Amino acid sequence: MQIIIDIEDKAPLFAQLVSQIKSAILDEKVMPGDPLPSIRQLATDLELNKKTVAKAYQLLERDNVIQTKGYRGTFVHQDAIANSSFDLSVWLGSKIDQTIKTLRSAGATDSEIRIAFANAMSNKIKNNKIK
Amino acid sequence: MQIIIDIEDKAPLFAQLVSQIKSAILDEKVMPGDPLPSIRQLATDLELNKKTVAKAYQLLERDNVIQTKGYRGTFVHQDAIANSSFDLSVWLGSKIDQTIKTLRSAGATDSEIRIAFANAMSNKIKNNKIK
DNA sequence: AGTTGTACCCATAGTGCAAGTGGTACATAT
DNA sequence: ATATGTACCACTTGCACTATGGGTACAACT
Repeated sequence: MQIIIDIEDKAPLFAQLVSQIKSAILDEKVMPGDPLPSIRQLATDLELNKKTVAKAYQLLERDNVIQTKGYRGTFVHQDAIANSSFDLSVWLGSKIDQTIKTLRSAGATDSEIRIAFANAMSNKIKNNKIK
Repeated sequence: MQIIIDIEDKAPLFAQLVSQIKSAILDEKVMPGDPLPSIRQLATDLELNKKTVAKAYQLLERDNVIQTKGYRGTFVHQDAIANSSFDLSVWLGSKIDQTIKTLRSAGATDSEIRIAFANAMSNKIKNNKIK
């Protein structure tokens, strides 16, 4: 698996990592069950901070593209191929687009929408407290 | 109509103006059809920038609380009393809260939601272009 | 001439957040 | 000992947005 990171790229480093690993899986350059380099290893090889690599790995694991097994290392998930073609951000985008469109046609200013959004996001403390 | 602006207040100046004018209407200190001071006049009296006052007036007009008639001045809207008690931002808040909650339970990170939101907001150019 | 709302220009201060870097530390295993 | 993923802490850089200000200008009307 060949991974190339472009620091000049406008895309965040962790995002480049995510998409390249997904690509490698879709191109069958790595197969489900295959081991992936450790976070520290990859960070050293690509000259990245290990937290940047860890962030990419966490996103990939959340999407069931990879599977971390603690001290035993990280492996390509069994359903990696299917899950690599699904992009949560696309779904997110359309969902949000739809909501924004509704609010705007209700007469809301972009500025107002932004403020209401910021409020909603910081209210997570209140919502989580219910648990 | 007595308007007092508190620069020390954490609330934005234009927001203070909006709520105070609404209050004056709800308290029937000004009646529908009554003229309001001009933007420049009010800005001078309250020692505010005329753009700040204009912003407040624009919001009030959008909500049908006041009515601007160009060179003829600004007046209290006929339905001002009813419209003064409706706050769009509350409606906005619940609408957005609902959407955020959905996205979060779909597994989206707050960070991802923010980015998707920022994208959706800046895509307005594309959407308006369709017109 | 003077006034109305409005629409531009540019500028400032403050806030909030993303992204990345650095270091240290931990439990769990080989 | 050495390696794994993970979890903290603090920090810098850069960007985007809000709120506010100062100025100039316009068409339409009195």
